[in-house]
Amino acid sequence: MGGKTAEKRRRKPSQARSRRAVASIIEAAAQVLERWGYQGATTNRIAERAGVSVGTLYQYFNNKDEIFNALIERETTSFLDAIEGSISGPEVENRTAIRRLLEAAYASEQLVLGVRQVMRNLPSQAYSEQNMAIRREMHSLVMRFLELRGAIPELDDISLTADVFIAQCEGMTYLGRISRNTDELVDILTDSLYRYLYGPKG
Amino acid sequence: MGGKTAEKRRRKPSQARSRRAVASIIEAAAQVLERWGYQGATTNRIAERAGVSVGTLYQYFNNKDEIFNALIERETTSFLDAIEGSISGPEVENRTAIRRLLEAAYASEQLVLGVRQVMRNLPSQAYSEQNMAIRREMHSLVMRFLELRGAIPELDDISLTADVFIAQCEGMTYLGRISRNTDELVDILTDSLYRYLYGPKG
DNA sequence: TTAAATTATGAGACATTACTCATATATTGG
DNA sequence: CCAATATATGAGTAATGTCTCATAATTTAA
Repeated sequence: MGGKTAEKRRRKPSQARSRRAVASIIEAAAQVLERWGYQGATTNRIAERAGVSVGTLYQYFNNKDEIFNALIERETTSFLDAIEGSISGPEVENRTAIRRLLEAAYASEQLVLGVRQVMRNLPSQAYSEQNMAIRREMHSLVMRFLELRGAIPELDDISLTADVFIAQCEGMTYLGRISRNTDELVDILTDSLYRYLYGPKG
Repeated sequence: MGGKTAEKRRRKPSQARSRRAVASIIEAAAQVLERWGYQGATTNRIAERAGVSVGTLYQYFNNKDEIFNALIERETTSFLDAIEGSISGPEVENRTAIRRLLEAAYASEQLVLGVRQVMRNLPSQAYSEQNMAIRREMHSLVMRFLELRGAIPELDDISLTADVFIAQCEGMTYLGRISRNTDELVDILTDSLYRYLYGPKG
């Protein structure tokens, strides 16, 4: 994920202390964002929450958006790792594999919700790039899953099938945001997807 | 949708001229939002785009958020109308009805995308209320649809079924945002939903 | 121990923005 | 035509937010 964002003349943390500072700034950004929304996520507030001064903050980030970019990077990585893990797990039957993938997608999406929101508020250029990168990665992961698990022949367009699969995950995320038993939702979508992938006889 | 937002001491447009002004301010808000994002949607910019002065703007709105509330009201109404229309349309078979509902949901969701974004940036209280109102309305509309069209008996929890249905719409909206043939997507989801609602023998 | 390098600080310069108000213009009703 | 009423204006104000910089504290390495 090539961060083209021209990181200009900023100090690069070399001591442990400063590396800790950077990490806590990013974490603070996440928390402040969660609590105050994008509007209320001011640099002063983030610095305060991180337990450092604004000066320190600007020693490692050129501007506010760069902090959020770092946060996005962090969350994106953890999101894709979770998906990856659920796919390349131990050998289980197809239905269980689908379930795991859904669970991973759901849990991670929940985490990333706030971040997605930030992305939408970023300069559109950066948003598009980051978002597309995530989508491409997710798409190729799901495609690999489908190839490994060979669905019914009628679904010859694996790429499209992957899109549908991802859409279902998104839909579930939406459902999760309203008050429902998560397990129930996962059950239902697992069924729905299983039938979609392996036919009605499943 | 009872606008509890205390509209304080603002002039109420009585002449045609001022009613036009108010309308063009709301429209300008939508456009500026689309072009500049929430950050860039300043009152000055909105006023300029609307072809009025900031003073005029503040003659009819107490603050920035009230403009966006008005915009949300406008878009919400048009969204729900579209759904409503697709449900209470002429008598057609179930599959076609599903398709129409999906198409309406998709088209309208596309329209509302920008507005949804605004809502997320509003003070959380207002956001939750507005958003929940939309969801309740949408939910009850879909439930009515399901009751009318009697799905398979196994799906005894109509409320939950409605949730799943809506989730699928959301998923499709997501898909629509990436480059795909919309018709193809609607086809696929119509199939998927039809099978879900009326069983594999469909 | 100490000089050099790195890191931390926070008051305040500078820019931006929501919103006001005194004044000017337009419309209406008689 | 003339009040009276409604509407429009936009420079200016106050509040807030981003980011800097001179200075202080800490760490490193010899």
